[in-house]
Parts: sequence; C-alpha cells; structure tokens
Amino acid sequence: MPPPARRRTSTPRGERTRTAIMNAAIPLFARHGYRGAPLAAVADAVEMTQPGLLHHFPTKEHLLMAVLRERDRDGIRRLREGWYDSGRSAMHNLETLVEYNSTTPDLVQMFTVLVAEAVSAEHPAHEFFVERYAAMRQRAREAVERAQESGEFRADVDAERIATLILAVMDGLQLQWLLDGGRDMPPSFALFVDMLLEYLTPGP
Amino acid sequence: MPPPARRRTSTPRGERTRTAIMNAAIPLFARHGYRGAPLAAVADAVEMTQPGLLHHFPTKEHLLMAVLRERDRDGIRRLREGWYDSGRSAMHNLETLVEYNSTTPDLVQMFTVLVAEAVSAEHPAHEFFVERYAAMRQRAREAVERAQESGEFRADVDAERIATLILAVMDGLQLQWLLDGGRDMPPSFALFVDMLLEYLTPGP
DNA sequence: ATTATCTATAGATCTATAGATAATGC
DNA sequence: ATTATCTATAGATCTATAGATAATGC
Repeated sequence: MPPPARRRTSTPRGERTRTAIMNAAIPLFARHGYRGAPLAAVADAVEMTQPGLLHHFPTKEHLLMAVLRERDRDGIRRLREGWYDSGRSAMHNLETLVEYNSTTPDLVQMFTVLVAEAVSAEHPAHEFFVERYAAMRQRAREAVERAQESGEFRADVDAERIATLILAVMDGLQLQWLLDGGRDMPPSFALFVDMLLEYLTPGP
Repeated sequence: MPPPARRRTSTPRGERTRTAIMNAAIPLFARHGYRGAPLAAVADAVEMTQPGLLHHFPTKEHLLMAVLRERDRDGIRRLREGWYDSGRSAMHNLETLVEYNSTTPDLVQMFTVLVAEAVSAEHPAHEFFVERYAAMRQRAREAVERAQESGEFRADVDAERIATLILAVMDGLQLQWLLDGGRDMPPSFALFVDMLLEYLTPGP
C-alpha cells in the first residue's frame, strides 16, 4: 500500500487562498523579517484567523519557504532571454533586471531582509539562500566565461570574481536604496556596468 | 533645583560589567538579529541574570544603541589617517579596512544583519543607519572630489555615484562572505579598486 | 464527504518591574 | 550609603493543536 499523500488535495478556492496568503506575507516579511512578522498579521491581511491560515501552510516555516520558492522562480524566469547572446547583452539584461527591481520595493526588501537574517546557519532559509547565491554566481560566471572565450572580454580576469562583484553591487545598491528612499538604483548600476565593460574590453 | 541626573553614576566594577555585556551582545545580535536575540542570552553569556543586566542598560533598545555607537566609533577611527592624501591612497585605505573586517566576522555580521533589519522605519536603529550611511557616503564622496580637483581622477563622473558604488561593493561582498564561509573578500575588493582606478584615471 | 475556517487554549517565550539581598566605596 | 545583583512575577506575545461548525464539490 502506498504511503498516504503528504499534501492534502486542494480545491480552486484553496489555491486562491494560498496565493492570497503568500502575497500578503511578502510586505510583512519585508518589514519585520521572518522572526518579527507574526502569523496572525498575515492572517489579518487576508481577513482570516491565524489557525485558519495554518490549514494551508502547516507551519510558519512552510509559509516562508513557499513564498521564497515561488518568488525566486519568478525572478529566474526574468533572466532567461538574451542572457548568453554576448557579454554586453548579458550586462544589459542585468540593467533591465535592476530597473524592474526598482519597481517592486516590497519584494526587494523581503529578499534583502531575509538573506541577512538567513546568514545564520540556524535560520530556516539558510540553505535556500546559500544555494540561490551559488546558482546566481554560476550563471553570471558562465556569461562572463563565454564572452572571454569568444574574445569579447579579456581572458586574464577571474570570471568568478567578476560574478561575485556583480552580485555584490546589486545587493549593496538595493540596501542603500531601501535605507534611503530617494537614492536611485539604475543609474548607479549603469555606471558600474560601464566601468566593468571598459575594464573587460581587450586593449587595442 | 537641577533635574535629577539621568544616568546613575557608575563604579569601575560597573564599567567593566557594561563593557562585558556589550561585547557579549555582539555575537548574539549577529546570529539572531536584534529581535531574535533574547536579553537573557546576553545575560547568560556574562553569567548574570536578565534583570541584573537591565540594571546597566535600562531597556534592550538602550543596549542595542550603546553597542552600535561604541563599535561605530571604533570603525571611524580606523579610517582617519591617509584618507585625504590622494585618491589612490584613499582607495588603498579602503582595501586595508576590508582586510581588517575579514578578521572580525562577528562585527561584520552584526552590522550586516542589523542594517537589513533596520531598513524598516520602525526599527529602533533605523535613524542610526540612515545617518551612518549618509556620513560614510559623504566621506567617500569628498575623497573622490578632491582627487578630481587635483586632476588625479577624471572630473566628468559623479563623485556621489562612485561613493555609492564603493559602499555597495563593500556591503555586497560582506554578505556573500558571511553566507558562504569560504569566499574571500579582500581579493574581490582589490579587483574592484583596480577597475575603479583604471576607470577614473584620466586618459593620456 | 471533504475542504475551509472558526473558537478556545495550552505551552513557550520575552521584556520589564518590584522589592529584597549582597557587595563596594567614600 | 550607594551600587550591583538576585528572586519572583505580571503582562504581553506567539506558534501550534484540538475540536467544532460552515462552505464546497463530486
């Protein structure tokens, strides 16, 4: 006999509620972090009781991971096209991503706050973020390496370090942007890309 | 009649205890954030009871702010010399700072975790970090501007944006370093400084 | 019949206060 | 005398469970 199904089947209504709960959780995790956001606040935001919410996500940790995985999938989709055409187009893609990010402050804040919280190995999302960063770095590294192989970028620079720098600039700009509403991200990132392309372009 | 003194006078013994408490708080705020670190854990670490601790810092918030201000003063002291000699020496100073930071992971982690928590305007350290970043950015901007005025750096780049980038790279590298123990910060930062100096050096 | 939601609540934390005792310093 | 520390505890949260009721779908 097969083991009992782990997840209860769910109706269309249930699916809608799950989605609403995840969307409501984003600004709350963003503002208060995982530890600081009470489940009851998420439940309130979708006008239901806290035990009602737990019918859809058996624990707070399940809710957290569901939100992270769902939103991460979205972000990855956004990087698909044009990523490998050339080094320049990959960098251009990143600029587009940064512009998009600057239109979704809640999402950016949630990821910024949660990754910092998750630096600690005990945090439920620690593994998730370790893997997420490794994957993003590898993706960026591959783009740089291809451009190096084609001769578009100079080959005497460590592609992994460039990848690390690119992620660092994106994260660091997000932090300053969140901390001080006025600060604009895209032009600062564009300046970095400018620097990077000049640096990586082979001398004449 | 003068109003009663706000802070109780304190003996040498009291001062020692205060210092011990602040030092014990650093790794705990680093690992669990402000909200996640119970006062009782800090008290345990210095082998005293939680109400005993509150004799020295009237509230948890007072402890947080005392630790932040104390450690910030330290960091600023470390940037004084050579900062203004030239653009290159300022950048070299930053490399030294990054190298120093890589020897104090607890401090780096505390600042990284707390600034993210403090992005939210309700956080008790929000104002502190907003001001801290504004001050650091201004300091970096001034160094770039002086190098531009002396002709060492090209003058057609916005010094404020360069300053923003420098802070972003430092923060972003710290995050990846904390998340993935192995990642080395100083060489990545050195690569960035290399790029930056090449970019800012006036053409021949 | 099954899923969705609610009320009630146990059990675990956590900050801060009240009030007593122990240690220290003029 | 004053500061430092302790015991005891009130009061506020917060997660998760038990068990009942309401709504939905074959």
